[in-house]
Amino acid sequence: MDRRQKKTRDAIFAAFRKLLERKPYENITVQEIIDEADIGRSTFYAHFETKDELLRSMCTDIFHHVFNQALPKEAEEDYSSGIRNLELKLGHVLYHLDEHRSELRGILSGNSARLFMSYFRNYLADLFMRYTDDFSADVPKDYLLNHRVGSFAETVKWWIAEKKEYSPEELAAFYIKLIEK
Amino acid sequence: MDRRQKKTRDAIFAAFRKLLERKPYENITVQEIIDEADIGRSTFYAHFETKDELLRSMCTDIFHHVFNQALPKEAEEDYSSGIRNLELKLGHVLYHLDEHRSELRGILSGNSARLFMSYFRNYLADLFMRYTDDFSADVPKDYLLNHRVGSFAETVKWWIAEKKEYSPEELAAFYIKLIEK
DNA sequence: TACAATACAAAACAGTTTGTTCGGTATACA
DNA sequence: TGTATACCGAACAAACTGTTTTGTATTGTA
Repeated sequence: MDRRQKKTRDAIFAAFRKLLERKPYENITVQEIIDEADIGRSTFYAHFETKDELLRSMCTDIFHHVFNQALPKEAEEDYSSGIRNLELKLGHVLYHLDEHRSELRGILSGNSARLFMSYFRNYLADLFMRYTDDFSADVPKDYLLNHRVGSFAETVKWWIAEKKEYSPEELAAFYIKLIEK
Repeated sequence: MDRRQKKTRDAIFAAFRKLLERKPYENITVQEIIDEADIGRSTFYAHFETKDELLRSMCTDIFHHVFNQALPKEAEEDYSSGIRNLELKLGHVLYHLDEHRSELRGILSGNSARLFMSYFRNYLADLFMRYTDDFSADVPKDYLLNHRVGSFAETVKWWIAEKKEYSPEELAAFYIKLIEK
């Protein structure tokens, strides 16, 4: 990749992150990003078609980071003790999400949370599918999955917005306590 | 209220509802509402300062309807059997929400769900506070509340978006099953 | 019935923001 | 060194918002 490209791309991301610390996504204009990154207008649009695509890219980066670090390879997987294992994995995910706290505040406040959440829930759905072994017949499978994924995603949102700080392990434990019967 | 005012107000709401059946809130422009309602531009802005305020009004209407019909007066309240009573109330809420299905689809799809959800969760928080009697010390109270309210709100979103239709009672039962230990 | 208040229509307006285009300049890479 | 290409900056059209103004129609009331 051309050195110049990488430089401006980084500048855009940095500017975006900086702005996200101050205000929610939807209140940020492309022009502000351009000014903050100190690049030409046409340059921005050469890299990203829209502001949403920039957000998408940032989300992809974050998830790639979070879920690659947090989850073991398929091969070395241990499915044995379902829920206990799930708690562990969720802890890891939370641990890595915590590193993006400042950006996530801006992404998750305001109306724009949806894009992030929708990505996030896809990853989570995978995770929960693998570690859920108590599909009971009492409740439709897809509802159960939706409930767990949704409430965990909400848990994260609450955690990020919260001033009082719980550790990733604590939060995972809280969540599991409300899930297991 | 002036007969003319009521007429245009109704026209605006009707147009808004009609558009919401076809597309998500954020893709609807003020101009479209104006055209659909067949009123003058200035007339719209005489009634509502912004599109968001129109949405707010509609939400208020819906909630007033839903929670007034669905919930008994304070006086005749029966707090006795916590969770069983909660299930009943949630069933009622769902029953009345169902009557607004077509609008809710447009309100809950897309990025704009936040405004509705934030209102909704306020009402729900009240409800859950009253009927929750199993605050355990294992988990922070505000987290427990957030988890229950959040996951029920998500349940509703799922239910509204779903093609397969469950009855209000069924859905309430599903939800309670996942909540109670 | 006549009058005063006010709700409405229509059109023009300024202000934002977006996304595109284009000619010229600077930088990277081979 | 040279060629490709990434960048700059300015100008542009387009969409949408919210305001203002002027004139008309309708309402509730004296």
